[in-house]
Amino acid sequence: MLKIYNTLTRKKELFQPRVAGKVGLYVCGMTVYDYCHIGHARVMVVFDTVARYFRHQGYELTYVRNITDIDDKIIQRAIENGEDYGTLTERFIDAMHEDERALAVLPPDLEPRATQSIDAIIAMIKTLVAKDLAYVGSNGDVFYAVNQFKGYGQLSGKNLDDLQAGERVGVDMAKRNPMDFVLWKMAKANEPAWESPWGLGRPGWHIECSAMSTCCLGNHFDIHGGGMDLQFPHHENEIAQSEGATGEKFVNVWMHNGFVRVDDEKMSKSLGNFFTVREVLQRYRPEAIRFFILSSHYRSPLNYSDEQLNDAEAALTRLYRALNEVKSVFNETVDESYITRFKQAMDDDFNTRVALSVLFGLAKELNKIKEADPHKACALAATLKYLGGLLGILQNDPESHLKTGIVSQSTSEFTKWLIHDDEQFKKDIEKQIEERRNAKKAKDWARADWIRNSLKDSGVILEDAPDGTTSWRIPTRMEVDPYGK
RNA sequence: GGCUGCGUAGCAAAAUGGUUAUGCAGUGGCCUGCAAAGCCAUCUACGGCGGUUCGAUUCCGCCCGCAGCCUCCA
Repeated sequence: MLKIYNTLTRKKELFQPRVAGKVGLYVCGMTVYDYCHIGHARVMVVFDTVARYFRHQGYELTYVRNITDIDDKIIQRAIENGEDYGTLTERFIDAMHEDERALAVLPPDLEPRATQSIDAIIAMIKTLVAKDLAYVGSNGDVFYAVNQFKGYGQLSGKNLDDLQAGERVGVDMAKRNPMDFVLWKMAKANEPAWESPWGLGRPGWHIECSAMSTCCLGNHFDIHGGGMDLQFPHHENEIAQSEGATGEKFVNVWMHNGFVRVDDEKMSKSLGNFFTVREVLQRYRPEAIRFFILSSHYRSPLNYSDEQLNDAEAALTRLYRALNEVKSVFNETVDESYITRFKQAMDDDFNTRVALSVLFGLAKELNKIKEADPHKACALAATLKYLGGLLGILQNDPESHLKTGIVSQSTSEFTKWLIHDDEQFKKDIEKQIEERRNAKKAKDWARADWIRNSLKDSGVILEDAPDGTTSWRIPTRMEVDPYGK
């Protein structure tokens, strides 16, 4: 029985799809004028995990995540760069898809773009004007008349009197009420513009999502998600627009993920304290980023730091180590109790942290019986990999996970990936292992230890198995550089 | 000022009205030529003050501290 925390009611509720077996999910995506940062990555990973779980539970899911490809910041950035705004957005859409693939985020079913939804947007604004919920301001822009919509503030728990509009930002004299927001914006010279009944212009941000979501999922759908900061005014405005225009209930469940923080402050473009996904990927494997995001509850704040990423990598490596050298065969009988506990965790508002702890329980049992009971080990490994897959992790080859890593040369800033496929590198290590084996045979411990230490200095750790064989691995960052430089 | 939410051991992070979270780090042991990994054991907790209760980290109130929203933001 899946329970989801609904921002609208501020309670965990039993999830009941509108239509049995089907789920419509809409998530506010990126405004594409720059690279995705870790905060964006969190939205992608969180809702990807939600989507994977719905599918796994047998729901027929339609997952929609929009792209805002026209807005003030895009126009401004394009001007700064001296390029066409479309070229700019295409570039960052491609980059976003790249980041997404790196983080094992499966593409949404539909990815509508604002610029391709202009007709639907105009149609909705027309309806709102006809219903007197919108008006043309003195500057020609079309505004939503917030006073005309009864439940305004229901999602954010705000009321119009308390909002004290204009306190922080100069009131636009073209509006009737300071809280009114723009639906259609008149174009200035040389700005991208579309024909409309109100003249050449472009859509406001809020109306895009109302139009795109109802277009893709219908007037009334199951779940709408996005970052916490979109609760107000963005999602509040969406409710006003959609319910105002259609007269129907818009969304049953509102899901909001918490922020990524840096030094206890929200990571954001405006504060400039952001790390882009591609920046972090220079230093950490993508799976560590995904693990890091999943290691806290999606509604909690998540503090970004090297230490946290190091931790995530170490934890992930523990799981891969358990998996290593066990053939996981899927048709083995699996221990249902782990699967049950995993599902209980996920059913409780997608508690990925608890779900992960189930994986560690599995890993521990697996480590214990690896030698003694290979058959059961296979079953446990299969279970571990299967549950990891539901979270979008543990799908790599364990050996290549262990033999790949980032080695920091402490004397300089130099860091590099040591790729397991580097044949010369591998050969060299094997040669030294062979040499050490001979030294061990001759009980020349000094020589054997010297080889092991010298390899360690160059970032390779040797492990002797009980049967006399020696394997090697790249240490995690935690082992090399515990304080994260 | 208004409205949300949070405060758990060295770090991170869950659950829970009475019973082991979990990962990393620490300590002791097993294993090992010695290590590493693994296993076993173990030390560090529930911001403060009251209240409800047989019993509260968990419920309620107040206080303190922190974050977010009230402007664009995932």
